[in-house]
Amino acid sequence: MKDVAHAAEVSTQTVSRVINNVSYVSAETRQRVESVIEKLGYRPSTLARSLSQQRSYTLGIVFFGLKHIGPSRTLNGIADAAEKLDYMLLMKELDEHYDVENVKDVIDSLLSRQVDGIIWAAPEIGESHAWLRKHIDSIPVPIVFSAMEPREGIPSVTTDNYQGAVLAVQHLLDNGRKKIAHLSGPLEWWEATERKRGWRDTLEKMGLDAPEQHCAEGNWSAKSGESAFLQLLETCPDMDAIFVSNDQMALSILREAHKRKINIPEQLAVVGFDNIPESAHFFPSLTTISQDLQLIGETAVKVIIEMIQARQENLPLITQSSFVAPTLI
Amino acid sequence: MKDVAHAAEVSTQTVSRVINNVSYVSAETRQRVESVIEKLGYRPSTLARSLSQQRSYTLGIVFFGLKHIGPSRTLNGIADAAEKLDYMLLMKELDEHYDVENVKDVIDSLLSRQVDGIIWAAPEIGESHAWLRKHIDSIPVPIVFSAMEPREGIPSVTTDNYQGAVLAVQHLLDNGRKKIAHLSGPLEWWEATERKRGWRDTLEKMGLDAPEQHCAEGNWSAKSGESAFLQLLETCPDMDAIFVSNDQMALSILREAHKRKINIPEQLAVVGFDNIPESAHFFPSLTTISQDLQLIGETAVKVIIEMIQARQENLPLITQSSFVAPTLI
DNA sequence: TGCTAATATGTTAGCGATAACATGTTATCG
DNA sequence: CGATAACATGTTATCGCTAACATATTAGCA
Repeated sequence: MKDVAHAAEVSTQTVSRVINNVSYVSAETRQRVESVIEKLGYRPSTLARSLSQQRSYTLGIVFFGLKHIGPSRTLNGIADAAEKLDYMLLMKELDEHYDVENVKDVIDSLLSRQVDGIIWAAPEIGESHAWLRKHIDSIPVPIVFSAMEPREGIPSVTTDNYQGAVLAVQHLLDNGRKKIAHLSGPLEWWEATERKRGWRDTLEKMGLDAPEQHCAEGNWSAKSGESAFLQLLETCPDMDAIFVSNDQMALSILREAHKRKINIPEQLAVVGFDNIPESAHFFPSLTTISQDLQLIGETAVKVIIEMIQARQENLPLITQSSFVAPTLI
Repeated sequence: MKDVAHAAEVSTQTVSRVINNVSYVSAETRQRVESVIEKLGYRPSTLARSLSQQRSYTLGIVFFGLKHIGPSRTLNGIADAAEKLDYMLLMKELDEHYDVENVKDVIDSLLSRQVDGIIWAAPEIGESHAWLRKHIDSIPVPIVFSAMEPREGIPSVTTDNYQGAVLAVQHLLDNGRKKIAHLSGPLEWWEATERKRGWRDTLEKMGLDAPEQHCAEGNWSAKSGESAFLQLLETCPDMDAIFVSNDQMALSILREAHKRKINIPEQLAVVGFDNIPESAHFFPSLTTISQDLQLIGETAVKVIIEMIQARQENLPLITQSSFVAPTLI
């Protein structure tokens, strides 16, 4: 910047004014400075600017399970929205065994790089979120959670998992099913319990039973879906439908059923959750609940940037929890 | 830092020495400083350190098509490796229509944040890479490409796509297939042309024909696979096998074949590419070529960090192209 | 004992920008 | 015509940290 200022025979401050397009600069000077910038190939250092302004136009993104399609869709939405709003993303991926100590480190490491806000897109496992909730006020930048149980005073963006389950089970009931089993995800996941709750409530509202024998628990993987299905065939042999907590497991049920000559959907109707691309192209196609993960990502970015701006202008922060509605496919 | 120095009655330099664990600090002083840090909840600013050291311990990652499973797997590998080596990731996602101007902006924006190196994990489309190749010497940090045609003097990490295709076609030949068609990806993609080249070479080496009528081109999507398959049924009606350039398209062929009562694999053998999770759980399971994308990501990080270190120590940079071998599943 | 090396700490000057204030010049208008 | 506002530019201090050099103390050894 000093070189540019020298060559253009102005002060660095004037160069700053030109590149930021603020305050008054005469057309002539601006022209001169710009051509020097071009000639020297000068690139302003966002880093230095961040230090001086105490603002980095960068968001910290904390992720988990990127190898799964869901999280990577959300990330895609976040990346899209951030790009449009001219923010960069600083990424951290948590590993499988993350705990409170890790959470602390991740937050510190993001803050030490002056992120303006944090999007926490890792699911709630163990104590990690309890810690976050407790310390949220001592973290000097806003945080938005996705994939987390909405709670008073904590901004979050999530699919309405409960509503999705209701849609799924209602659909099965509408089609005359009487005995609807449920294959859930790991019940430490809030999403899994929400979907299970939706399943149970909908059945009970219709005066139907929803006992534990009609449930099995998988770990989201196709493989676990297979064994959970076998288990259900034992504990709930006369079921005529299953609501499965994600598509990967649902697809493996379709496959297993095909092997065992169980007719889908005549003998057994299956509804999944997630709407992964393969669901449509499976034969027979899988009925499923679609969450708009892209939209969740975009919404999270919008929310966090609003919060950042509010804080900047010293406005009161209104924490809002956004639900994104799922649809039946 | 100044506050800490004051409270501990030392200079900021000593605080710096304590947190960086370099040079001499007496045990007593270290202890005192550390307890003050703890008490005040002091967090060193990586940002300021980056500015002062001209080094950020951050890698720039340029991506495309994160919503697809492939790129997100690579990203996962990158994130894992970066985490282990204590680097952070600054992400940019390119949009569908990116061009030379975009590429320039992306590079500038990463450099202005002082990234120590760049991993370019976006496929080669149009002129974008030509520009990069031309300007690579004027970019002050090392760059590693993945998903790109290896070229002299440009470090890259890629699956050996040609070898993968050879594996696939050889497998079909070994099983007695005589007329092997090919459904390629968009031929602007280097990967697509490599796989096609592998298909053709393997056939010709066996004295078999590989004419254009035996080929169709899709755009990687399941939908395009469907229509390309219909086209092949026209132009190459007596084929007994297809080598398909990715699994999404291959799966939609399985599905379409099932509809038309074409027996897989008796009448028509299919081999895909990518080994997406669904391939294993499809019925019948899809034979496919697996690329270890996770490993590609990890390798890319290792390579770039080696280059960064070499540059730091003023050693000569050896640009290396790494191939990651695919396997038949 | 005196000299060198090892240990321990402080001082000063940046890294590359911006904020806040100061200063000078040119319009505008009653 | 002089006062005020709008325009144009420069100066100084600061963001939080580290490199390089300076200085002081202690230890080791011929």
